[in-house]
Order: sequence, then structure tokens, then C-alpha cells
Amino acid sequence: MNQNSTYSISDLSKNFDLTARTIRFYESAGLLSPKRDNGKRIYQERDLVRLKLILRGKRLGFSLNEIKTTMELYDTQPNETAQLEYVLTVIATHKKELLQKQMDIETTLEEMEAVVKNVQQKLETIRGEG
Amino acid sequence: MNQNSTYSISDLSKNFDLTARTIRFYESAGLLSPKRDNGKRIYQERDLVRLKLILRGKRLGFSLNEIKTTMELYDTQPNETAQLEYVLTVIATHKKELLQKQMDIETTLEEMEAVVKNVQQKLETIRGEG
DNA sequence: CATGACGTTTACGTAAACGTCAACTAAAAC
DNA sequence: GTTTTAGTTGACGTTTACGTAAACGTCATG
Repeated sequence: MNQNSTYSISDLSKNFDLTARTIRFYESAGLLSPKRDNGKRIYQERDLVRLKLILRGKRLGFSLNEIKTTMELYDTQPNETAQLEYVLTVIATHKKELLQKQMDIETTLEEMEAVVKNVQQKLETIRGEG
Repeated sequence: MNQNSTYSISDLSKNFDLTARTIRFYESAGLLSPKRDNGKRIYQERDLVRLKLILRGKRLGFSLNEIKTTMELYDTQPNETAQLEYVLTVIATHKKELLQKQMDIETTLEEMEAVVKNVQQKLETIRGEG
């Protein structure tokens, strides 16, 4: 960690709670491409942004390959109409998936609430008896 | 498919768009336990409910082991105070995870919207020039 | 009774996402 | 000046979630 906002692999390891092995693996998978200083990896702000995107994608259950493809898609700035429209259709698909996940989460949260109420009632019953 | 609401493995395969192999695998992992008729698996309503839970869990990015543990936890009806309170703490943890996912999804949806606007502007520019 | 259609188990294969050494190098600290 | 410390590249191991045959049983139908 220094003033120029560049980071070593152990800096990232600590800040993102990942092993260095994992970070190198993400690089070998084409998800990161840090600069080098005498062989050593030097990470900059844009690498941090990418790493955050990777971790968010993982939390949402996407594979590294999906994350890579998506980042590339969102990153590239095509100039042809066909390509731009293709980007829009892919994003629309991703949006549907995310909306499905939102619904799944809400359903799950509701079911959890039902279980919680059930358990709490049982607890009260026990305490009433005791 | 018959009147008694029992289903064969191929019924499930069709209705849930899974291979029979996958359904058997879920059973071997302890996630399903259908009855048998002369060796053949017979699925009932409660099996369908479980299968829906499995698929929803998978869509949310949980492993089969996590799904199994969760289903067992929510299923069992412990009678001891300590156990009941334990259930509540685990559910609280799961709830936090889901709320995190909700936030991740909303952030991602917002970023997607930004990309969409960007792409749409590019398209308009191109069409204005053309 | 043979022939599908549908089912079974057993077993090996595979892709993804790392973990875990091993063997080496370069810079820093004592 | 050597010993830590931090980093590097293989290479092999592991777990998860199935796919893919192989070899066989059962049942309805012509």
C-alpha cells in the first residue's frame, strides 16, 4: 500500500480476504491483468474495481467464466449497430435472471419468517410450561 | 403421472427439466428419498416440494450440501430450548446473506442500466450520422 | 416370445475453483 | 553477508455436480 494507489498481492489478499493463490488463479483465468514490477504483480484502482465485480458476481452464484464474459461485454465499446444491439439483448437476459433471483430471495425470506414464527411459538409454549 | 399424485423419475425429469441422472444424484446426496415400487422410484408431493427448494437454492448459488443442511434444519422440530434458539441464529445468518444478495442485485441492476443508457446513446448517435 | 420403452446400479470421466506443496528469485532486515 | 520475507511459477490434489457408458431387470405390446 503506497501513495500512488498501487497494491501488492498481499495487500489485496488482506483487504479482500482472499488467498494470493486465488488472486493468481483469477489472473490465469483472464479476469485480472495487473502490471508487473520486476516480475511482481502491481495492482491499481481498476484492478480493485474488477476484483469487486468478481466477488459480487460470485456472491450471486455466477461462474468465473460468466463473470469474465460479462465484464468483457460491458467493457468493450463496439461501434457497429449490430454489436451494440447484441449487447442490449444480452443485458436483457441478465436482467431477467437477476429479477428471478430477486423473486427467489423474497420467497425464501417469507418462508424463513414463517419458520421463525413457528419456532418462536414453540419457545413461548415451552416457557409457559416451565 | 397418475391420479394418486405419484410420479416416475421421467415425470420429474420432464416437469423440472432435469436429467434422471441429476435426480438420482440429488437422492444419493441425501436431498431426496422417494418410495420404491419394485426397485423403481416413486415420487410424491413432498418430493416435488423438496425438488423446488433444491432448484431455488441452486438458482441462488447455494451448494447441494448447504441446501441439504438448511432443509434438514428447517424440517426438524426440536423440542429443546437450546436447539430452537440455535435454529433462530442460523436463520438470522441466512437472512443476512440473502439481504446481501439483494443489495448485490440492486447494485448490479443499476450498473446495467447505466450501460444500457450508454449503448442506447451510441446507437442514436450512429443513426443520427447515418 | 421378442422388442422397445423405461427403469436400475456400478463405475469411471470431467470441468470449475481453488488448496497445497516444492523449488526458485529478489529485496529487506539484521 | 546471510537470513528472513514476499513474491514467483509449476504441478499435483480435492471437492462439487453432474455426464456418460455398460450391463442388466421389468413390463406392455404386437
